Amino acid sequence: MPAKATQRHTSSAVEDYLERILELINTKGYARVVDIAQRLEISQASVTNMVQRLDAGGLLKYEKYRGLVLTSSGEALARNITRRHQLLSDFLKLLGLDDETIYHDVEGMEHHISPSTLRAIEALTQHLQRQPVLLTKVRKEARED
Amino acid sequence: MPAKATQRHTSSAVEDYLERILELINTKGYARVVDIAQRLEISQASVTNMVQRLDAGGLLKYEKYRGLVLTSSGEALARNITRRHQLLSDFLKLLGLDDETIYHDVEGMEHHISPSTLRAIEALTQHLQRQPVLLTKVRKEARED
DNA sequence: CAACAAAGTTAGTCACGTCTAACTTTTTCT
DNA sequence: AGAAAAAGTTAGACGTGACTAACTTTGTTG
Repeated sequence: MPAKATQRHTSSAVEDYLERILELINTKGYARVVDIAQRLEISQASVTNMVQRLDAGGLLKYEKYRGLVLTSSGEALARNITRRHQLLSDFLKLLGLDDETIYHDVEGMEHHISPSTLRAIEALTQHLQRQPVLLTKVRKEARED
Repeated sequence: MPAKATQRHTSSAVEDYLERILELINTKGYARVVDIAQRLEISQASVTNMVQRLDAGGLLKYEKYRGLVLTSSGEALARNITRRHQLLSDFLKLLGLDDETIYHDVEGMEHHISPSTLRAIEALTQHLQRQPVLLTKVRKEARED
């Protein structure tokens, strides 16, 4: 029996956790509570708490004191979230915004972008990259306004 | 003494309330608790509760059983929020997204867009309106992907 | 003008996601 | 191996913003 394609209603907080966990796994090979807490700038206690809820929700497997692993559905979700984050960052970067603003705005809005909007922004980004003149104007105007 | 330019840390919920309140005032001339509740799809009790907090925060003047009025800072804030909402909607509309998606996404992300990002999107929207060929391609690709 | 309806309010509860303080388990270091 | 440090957990609390149920005030209408 293949993994069921569970339609989830994940909160922004849950998405943030998954995003960081996947990032840690990709860079360090594993995700410890301390590290997750440090990246999200919240307490370890809060992380333990959420990790237990993510386990209950089937997004990861958690063993007390021993660590955690994403389930296949958790990982799939985390990858989508990460991709969405990347596409949005690329788009804002193209518009000439500074890294801090990009990080802040993407962090806030990424949880609210539907697949079709994301597709449109992706396509737009592609085309804009071939429009250096237009981009120059946009960046200039955005700076001056 | 002129009104102080108070730098606020308004939550998404507060922004949603202000947006609806201004909309009601603009269309009906006043904002009643029932109407706010109906537009936001929440209970009247919740609205009463929030209205009292907005009063305490100086964003509106509220008199029990009698109604409410935005203060000048509340109105200024509400106008900014409304403008931001409008600009984001226009941008997504330009990309060919359907009204329901636009409403949903803007409702979610509007609270997280910084002024500089908004300026960039505004400038971009202006220029894209002169690029029908590019827009046609983007819309098509977003549909197909 | 009395009664009924509509609008508004209060009180109490809840879920979410955070926190600190205290405690337990695991790891590291000598 | 034993002590100290680091990591992890639990318990209890809090703010935000929603809810329902019960109540009060205001408005309407015969």
